[in-house]
Amino acid sequence: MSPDPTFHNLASDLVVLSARLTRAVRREVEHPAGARALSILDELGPAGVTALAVADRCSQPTMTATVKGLEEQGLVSRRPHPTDGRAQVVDLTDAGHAELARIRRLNAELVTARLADTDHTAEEVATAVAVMRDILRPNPQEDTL
Amino acid sequence: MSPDPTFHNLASDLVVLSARLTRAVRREVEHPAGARALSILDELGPAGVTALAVADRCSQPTMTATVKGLEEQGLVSRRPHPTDGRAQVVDLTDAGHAELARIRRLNAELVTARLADTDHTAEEVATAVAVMRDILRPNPQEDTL
DNA sequence: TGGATTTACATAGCCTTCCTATGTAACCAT
DNA sequence: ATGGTTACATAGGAAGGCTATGTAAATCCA
Repeated sequence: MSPDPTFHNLASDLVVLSARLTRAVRREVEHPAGARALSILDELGPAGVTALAVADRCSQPTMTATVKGLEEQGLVSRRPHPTDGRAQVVDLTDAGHAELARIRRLNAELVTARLADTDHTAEEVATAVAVMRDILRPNPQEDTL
Repeated sequence: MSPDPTFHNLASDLVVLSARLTRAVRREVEHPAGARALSILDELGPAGVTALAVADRCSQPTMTATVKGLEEQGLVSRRPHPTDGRAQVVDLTDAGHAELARIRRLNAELVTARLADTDHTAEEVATAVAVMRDILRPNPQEDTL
C-alpha cells in the first residue's frame, strides 16, 4: 500500500517547492489570481466563468470575482453567450494579452536569473515543466486534484 | 540581452505551473502558510522568527502571525533566546512533527496519484525537484527572489 | 562609557484571495 | 409546463499578505 518512500518524498518536495516558488514570485508579481486567470484564458481561448474556475481549480464565486476585477482593469471583456442566456463569454483584450506578456517576462526573468547560477540544462527544466504539466493535466475521473 | 526564447518560456511555465499546483493542493491541505513554516522549521531546526521569514520569503510580521497561530495549535514552541534578549527560539513540538508528517503524506498522495497515470520516471521527478530546489536556493547577493 | 545605530520581534490597519451558502434566471427533459 | 440542472451573482467571513511603526535589546564607535 505504501509506495516507494523515495517517490513519496519527491512528490511531497515538489509540492513544497512549488509553494515556495509561488510565494517568492508573489512578492514580485502583483495579483497572482488575476495572472493565473489571464494565463488560463490564453490557453483555453474565450470561456465561461465556470470553465475558468474548473481550470484554475478555484470555486465559481472566486472566479466570478477575479473576472470582475480583470474586467474593471480592462484586461478581459465579457459578452453574453450567443445561444445560452445564462452564460457569459470571457475573453482577453489587447491590454490583457499585453499584461500577460509582461507577467510572463517577469516570471521568466526571476527564474532564469537563478537558473543561470546553476548547471541545469534547458532539457532538465523542460523535464520539470513536463512533469508538472502532467500532474496538473485535467483528469475526467477524479476531481480531487 | 534577451535570452533563449525556449528557456524563457520554460522558466515562465515553471512559475505558472507551480502556482497551479499550489492552488490545487491548497484545496486539499488546509493552512498552507502554517504548513510551509513547519516544513522550514524541520529543515532549519530551531530558529528565530526573522530567519523563518527569510526562508519562507515572507515579511517578518507575516511570520510572526504564522508562528503565533502554530503556537496556539500546539505545533511549535517558543522560548526566549538564551543569550539574546530580543530573540525568540521557535521549534517544532511532537505534535508539530506529526502534523508535518501528515501534510507530507497528503501532498505525496495527491501528486503520486496523478504521476501514476503518466510515464514519468522517479528520475524525472527528481530532476524537477532538483531544478526547483536550485531556483530557490538562498542567494546572498540578490534579495529579489 | 554612553549615545547612535542596528536588529528582533510585536502591533495596527488594510488589501487580496479564497471559501461556503444561497439566490436568480435560463435551459432541458419529461 | 414544471422540476431538476446549470451558469453566474451576491453575501459574509476567514486566512494570509503587506507596509508602517513601536519597543527593547544588542552592537558599534568616538
